[in-house]
Amino acid sequence: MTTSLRVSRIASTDVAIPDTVSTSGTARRILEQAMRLFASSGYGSTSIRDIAEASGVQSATLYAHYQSKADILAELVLIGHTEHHRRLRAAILEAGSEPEQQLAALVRAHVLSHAEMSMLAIVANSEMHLLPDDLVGSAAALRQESTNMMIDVIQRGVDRGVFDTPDPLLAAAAIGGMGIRVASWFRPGLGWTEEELSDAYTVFALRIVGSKTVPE
Amino acid sequence: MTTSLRVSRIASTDVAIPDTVSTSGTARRILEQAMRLFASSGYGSTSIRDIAEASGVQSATLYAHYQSKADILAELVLIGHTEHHRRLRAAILEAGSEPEQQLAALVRAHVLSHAEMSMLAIVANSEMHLLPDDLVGSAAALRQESTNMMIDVIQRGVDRGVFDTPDPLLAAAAIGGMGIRVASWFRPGLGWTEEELSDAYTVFALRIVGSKTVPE
DNA sequence: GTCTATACTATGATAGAC
DNA sequence: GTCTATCATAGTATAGAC
Repeated sequence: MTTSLRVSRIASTDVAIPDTVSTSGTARRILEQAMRLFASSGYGSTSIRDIAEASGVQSATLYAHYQSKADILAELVLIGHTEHHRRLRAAILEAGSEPEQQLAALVRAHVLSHAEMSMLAIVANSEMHLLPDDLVGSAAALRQESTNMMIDVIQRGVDRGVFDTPDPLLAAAAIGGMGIRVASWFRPGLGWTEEELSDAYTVFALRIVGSKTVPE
Repeated sequence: MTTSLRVSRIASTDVAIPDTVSTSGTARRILEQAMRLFASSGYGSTSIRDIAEASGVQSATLYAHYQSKADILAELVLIGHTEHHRRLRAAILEAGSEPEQQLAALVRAHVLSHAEMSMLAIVANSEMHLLPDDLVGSAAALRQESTNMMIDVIQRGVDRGVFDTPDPLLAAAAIGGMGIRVASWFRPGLGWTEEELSDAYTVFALRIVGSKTVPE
């Protein structure tokens, strides 16, 4: 058996952008193609002309829709963080009051977000640091809020005695990290559906925090 | 209280390169500064002139030491993967024959590797995909071997009945992922030593695989 | 090995016609 | 909104003196 050793930073080829994004026409195509190119080649190695060619327009046309290359990245990073945060927030609102339910809902939303919109997640996570300070603000705030949601739920479970872990911050870092990484390797057809994946990771998370009641 | 929202992709500022790398003098300085710049700004956004200036030489001098910008990245990626693989291999050799001991040793080495050499890990993991095919080969093979080590140990624990998890591949992905992510956020002075960090992650890993004997 | 100088190409962005 | 044409700069890499 031969295994390909070609290294990509993302397994998925799906250029999914959330339905909540109303951008359409050329601007939409630019966004999608920039996302695809940023994910595969990186922001710094992707030129305005690359994006234009992939979008089927001349490079000058890009500037009728976005002020600069950095602005395109900024919009993608904001879309990614907004959608991720929206999903976590919705999940916790529907989860009931038990810490186990809340953590399960958060992890499910976190993992599904990274599995269903891998490309957007890769760009939002891996290229965000290249944005100039003035373009990064809102996304960074959303990111911090999402992290806090996870920490708070774990802390509450520990306080109530239903979780058993000495350091909620470390548990949150581990759970967050394993979910973020999903965007790099997951794609449909590997043998798991998105549901099976998120169910498995939910069990992992509940085990990490030492939950007394872990589903199987 | 005010929290800075500035986003960096790496918390550590330590330009550590493994002792096993014998490169010295100007070539060493080039390697270190390229690593620092690739980690903070990305390969595509770092120019030959940036690396030269940071290394205290003219840009033409770089070519007396490396054939191209891609060759500098290739060397860093190979160093990173070689050191990581070396540590995992050493860990498992010293671990005894029990799956719990072996998994603990692997996770400890994996996490310490990403905590002690964060910058190298970020470059090796995040920029590897930018290498042309002919420069990526050995590193990709080492990566696959490291992954297999983790999977094999978990599978063996399941087969022996000391681990309880339905899918060793998913468990390995989760454990590997949470460790890789450490390189992004960990730095000395946050409140955990590298030892405390790796101990905590070892417990997480043993919990993830459903080990019957988890240390506390 | 390191420098100065430079070739050649690619880059982000703008001007102005349609 | 989209095009052609273009500017100004920055990019990788090389030549040749010391």
